[in-house]
Amino acid sequence: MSNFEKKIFDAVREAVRAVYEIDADESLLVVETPKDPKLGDYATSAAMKLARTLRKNPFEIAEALAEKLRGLLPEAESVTVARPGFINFKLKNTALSSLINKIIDAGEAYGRNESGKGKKALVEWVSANPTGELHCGHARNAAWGDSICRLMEASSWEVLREYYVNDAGNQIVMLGKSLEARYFEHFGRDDCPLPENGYHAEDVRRIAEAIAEQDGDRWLTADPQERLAYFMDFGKRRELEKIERDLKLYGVEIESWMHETFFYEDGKKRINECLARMAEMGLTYEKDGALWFRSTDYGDEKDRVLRKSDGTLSYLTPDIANHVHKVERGYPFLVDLWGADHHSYVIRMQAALKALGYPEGTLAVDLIQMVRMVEDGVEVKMSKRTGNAITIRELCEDIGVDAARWFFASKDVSTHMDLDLKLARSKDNNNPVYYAQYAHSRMCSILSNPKTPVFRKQESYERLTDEKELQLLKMLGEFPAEVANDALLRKPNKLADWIIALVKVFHSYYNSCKVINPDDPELTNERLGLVNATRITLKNAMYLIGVSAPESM
RNA sequence: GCGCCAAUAGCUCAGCAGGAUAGAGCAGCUGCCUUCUAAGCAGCAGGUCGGGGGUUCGAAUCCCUCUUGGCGUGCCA
Repeated sequence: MSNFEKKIFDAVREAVRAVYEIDADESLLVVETPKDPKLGDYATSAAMKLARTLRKNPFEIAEALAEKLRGLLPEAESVTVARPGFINFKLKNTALSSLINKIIDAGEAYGRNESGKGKKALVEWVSANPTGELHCGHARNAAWGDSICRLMEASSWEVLREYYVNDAGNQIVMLGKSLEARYFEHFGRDDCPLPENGYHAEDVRRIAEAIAEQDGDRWLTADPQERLAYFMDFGKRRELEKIERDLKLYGVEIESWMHETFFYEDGKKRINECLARMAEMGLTYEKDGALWFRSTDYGDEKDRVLRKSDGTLSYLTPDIANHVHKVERGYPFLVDLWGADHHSYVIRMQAALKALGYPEGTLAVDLIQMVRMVEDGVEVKMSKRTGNAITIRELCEDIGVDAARWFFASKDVSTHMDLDLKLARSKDNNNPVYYAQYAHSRMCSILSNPKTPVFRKQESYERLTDEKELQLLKMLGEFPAEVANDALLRKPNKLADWIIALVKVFHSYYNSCKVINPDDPELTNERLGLVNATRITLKNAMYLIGVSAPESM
């Protein structure tokens, strides 16, 4: 809630108390922005919500409250009532213009808010298997997760960005075996064929060649077990280096890489502690030679295997230890971003944490729905160039990092998405990200124009009376609340929409009002203040989406 | 079969802690560059919010049901 919203909220509560002598429930006193700005700057539907309990006509309630509110809100230019029972508020200009100095003083910090102060969260995302390139689905995950982290950090959360490396399962064994096959092939040997489910991709061949280059042919005759272990490790490291590099290019920095094999260290110490704890709590049982978790008691549709009858652990078990470990490291709130194909896994993991006694809501999982690549209305499964899935790197080269990040951050991940490659590829105004970037560079262009006088801060900016100027100021004032809300909901796409709405007003303003006016230096100075404040706000907002704000285009 | 996610303008998508006339970008049509960047602005056109019930002052939004699509339904990871 912005300052004004809070003031209005309090005033409405006070008015209800004064007129009807009741303390209204907070949920009834909603302060919102009217759809049509002509109606007012803010509105409340409180009168309609009270209609039921008061057994009165909403319009009459609204009129009675409005009468009282006029006295309670000196900042309001007007308080009016509209059918069927909305109360609309219009603010005085001076109430808004004091923002300009506040924004300029705050600079990069403008938008920061304290809604998450004192809270700590560990966000785990991307977490692709280190067995190949990151593809477009990961790009959606990566962009979304990074924006969520940025939003939460701007809202004073202490966030740890973590990547969980699945390096203890069959996939890595398969990577090692595939590397062996390519390694043998490199030396002209055909007695070590690629396994049936092996990785055919070109990058696996390149890694095998790197081993050959570094170590020569000595692995041909080495102990097979030692060789496989070495190849697995080598392959994993190489793949992770590539992933880290690609993410960096994409503007995503991982702070913590948590390896699944970490939980197997020290004789599976952490896993065994976890299992012992679960056994002690009566959460497990043996059946058919396997160890099971009674997850059905916690809402799962069936019990889950923790230790298979062959003695090895299922994927779930070290991951439970992983999540427990996160909490033990001091993060009471965990966020995971998983592909939607893992949705059944959500209940399983939440059940485990619940069973172990962690409070409900400890783990939030945001599922990322599929991305389909489309060209000319036909799904494109493979890259024409490589024959493999389209990688994040290709995507960035194709449409640019800014366009890709904007594209993924601006669409809710709960919806299946079609990415039209032809459209995305065209580097023209098809992409809304350019609309926002163009606005920023226009602002920079005004501020750096040789004809532009030096801006001086003033006490107040009372000559900013144009409708568009007031609209801009109002939006700028809402920015910190917008950030807080989007962080809370973990929905960067809302911020993307807000950015578009903001720059739309600016572009319109740019066309209708000239900022630099040599005949009126006072007005020019006030408008420069507004442009400055708008530029700062826009740049900060774009940063949260992971998009650059160019000074010229 | 069961479970999860979805269906909104020609296309891609917002809106879904119930609220005012359902929005944006792109595509289409009309205008606007001797004046701070036309990657822009102003305007026009475009919708049975998948179908059908229900809840209430009010439903794209909540509930039920049907249809269509995607995903899942392993002692895979």
